[in-house]
Amino acid sequence: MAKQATIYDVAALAGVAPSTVSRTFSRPGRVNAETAARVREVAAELGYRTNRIAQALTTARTGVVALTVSDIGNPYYLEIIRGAEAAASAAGCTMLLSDSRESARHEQQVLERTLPLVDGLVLAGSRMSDTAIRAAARQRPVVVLNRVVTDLPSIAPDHALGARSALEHLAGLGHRRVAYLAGPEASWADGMRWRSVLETGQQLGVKVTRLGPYPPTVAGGSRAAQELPAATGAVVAYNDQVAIGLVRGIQQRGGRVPDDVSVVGFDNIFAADLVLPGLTTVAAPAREMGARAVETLVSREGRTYERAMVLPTRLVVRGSTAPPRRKSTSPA
Amino acid sequence: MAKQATIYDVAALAGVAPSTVSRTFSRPGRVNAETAARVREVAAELGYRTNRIAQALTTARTGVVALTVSDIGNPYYLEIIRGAEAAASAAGCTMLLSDSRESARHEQQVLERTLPLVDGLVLAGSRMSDTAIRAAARQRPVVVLNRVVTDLPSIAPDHALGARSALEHLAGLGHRRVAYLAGPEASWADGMRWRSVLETGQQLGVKVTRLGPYPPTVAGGSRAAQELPAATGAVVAYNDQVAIGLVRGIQQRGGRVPDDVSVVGFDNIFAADLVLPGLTTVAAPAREMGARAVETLVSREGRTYERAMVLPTRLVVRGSTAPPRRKSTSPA
DNA sequence: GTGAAAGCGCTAACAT
DNA sequence: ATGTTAGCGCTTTCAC
Repeated sequence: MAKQATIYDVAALAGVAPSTVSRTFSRPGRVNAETAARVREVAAELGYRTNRIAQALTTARTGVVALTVSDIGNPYYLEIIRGAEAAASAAGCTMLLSDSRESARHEQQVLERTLPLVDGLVLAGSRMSDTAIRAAARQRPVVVLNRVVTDLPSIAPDHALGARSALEHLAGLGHRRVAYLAGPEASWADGMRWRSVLETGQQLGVKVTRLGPYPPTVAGGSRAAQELPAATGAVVAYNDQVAIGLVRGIQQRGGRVPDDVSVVGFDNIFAADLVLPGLTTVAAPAREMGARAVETLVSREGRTYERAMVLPTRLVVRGSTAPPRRKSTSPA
Repeated sequence: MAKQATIYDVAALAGVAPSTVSRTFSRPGRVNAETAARVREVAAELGYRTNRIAQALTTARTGVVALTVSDIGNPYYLEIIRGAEAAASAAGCTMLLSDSRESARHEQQVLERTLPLVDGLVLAGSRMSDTAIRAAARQRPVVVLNRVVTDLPSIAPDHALGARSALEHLAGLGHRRVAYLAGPEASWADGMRWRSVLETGQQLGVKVTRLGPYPPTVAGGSRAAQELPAATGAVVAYNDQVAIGLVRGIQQRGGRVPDDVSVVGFDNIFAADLVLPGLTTVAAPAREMGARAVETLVSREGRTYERAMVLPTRLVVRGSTAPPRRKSTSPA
């Protein structure tokens, strides 16, 4: 790591003042074309690269934005990450991605480490309390993803509508009893989904029960399969991983999906279209959400902001849902 | 965001010199216990937090290490990321994760953005040339993962041995012709695997052919299924995603795995145990590799380093491999 | 053990 | 358009 050239080195060799070198790079246009050309030439010769740290110290901007996800192993975040990355890159920022491992405590730690280094923060699927989130927002601009926090820029799919569409779909198929497999208690999305399932159930005359909570993973879904009451004919799972685990669990003990039980998940992860049967699921515009979040972040120079941005969801119907089997009839 | 307190504020209120405040935090022990206590108290009162940027400017250390992966959607990296994160966290560092999207060009761009901000770099599955990697290593300490670059600290599974074990397994089952489904041309691992498959094939009297390259994804594997010669009875795929896509493709056009064709993958991703049949695959100690990489990075204060660290792989046999079907015999 | 003072490399008034 | 001059907040000799 050879000693890096500084603006002073370039200035000396180019016969100009350091500030001119600085302007050449940080404020082109504010400097004569010829001078700039010479400076750039000398800079190239010396291999000069502006020291981002020093720059950050004076401008109080690092050009880094952080994205925190609740579990980097959750494929749902994949498209969010990609969208966010693209937006960050387009804005000339570097994205710092971190994993809060489904733990408020760990999330807090991560924030403590990253906050001082970044210009802003996107919290996707935060497991912290609103209070803790607001505290973070007092230190750096924060955009909340997948959740709505009053008075903070929030972007979320319409969890309630999504859950409603899932239940309507099942009711439309003729199901009159539906189980909801709950996800992490700290998940805001889980709360929204469950409440909406419950309400919609009442409206449609569908009896709804809540099981869990289960870890938001395939393993969690498998466990749910063990505990599923025998009579259950339809299930709405917290997310696709749980749904996939459930289907597997049911199949392993000899049950059939959708013949014996219909299953719908949330998120429309890639694997939902890979499993057999394909998983009926509530899709959200993840990539767009990721992009919008960082756009909101970088464009937001400390101003007030519009109300929460709630994005539409879409029910993707695949093979995991079907009309209930008539109780008294044996299979074909 | 409210103006942060500085060491000067703390110093003034505590009645000591700024340098003492600095020492209290960066060099405890070099300051009297009582003084330190008072300083800490005042600091807490003022909500003082050391400015990492300013600190970085003087010490030339940011406390951030970068991990670049070739595709963040590749589950293989999941455990690498987790291992690396744990190690970074243990070393008191923040990890900056970035995705090079299977493109040398994009990887280069990412490096340009991140290099100036980090103390070191782990390149996992780099798609750049050795030359480009060495150039990066001249700017910051670099550890190469999943690949061996001469004269650079490298950590990689024994790709060659892994490929050999896969082929031996198939040969042991009685296969005499094996197809290798190639991955990205820029993948060092792909080169190692193919060469080893080829060599082992010659030694064992197994006829080996190479197909592809295919994108290292499930979709890539599906495509491979279309193009697979009818006679193929055994396949070694570049990685598990390709293998899974292949199996699906075969199944969709009515073929059976392992009855008609045996398939083995690489990496032992989570899904390998989820698909039906379970995927036989070559597993590597991914998490450990991730951890070792950042440990090597942070412990390496500019010193020379030992030779490439090559880690053992392990063949995990599941349901996707079986003896070849006797040509003339019809299925049971 | 503690203080004074000189930078780290850059940006940003202000002056010319 | 360019040069001069202060800092940004911290660490680090060097004295005391």
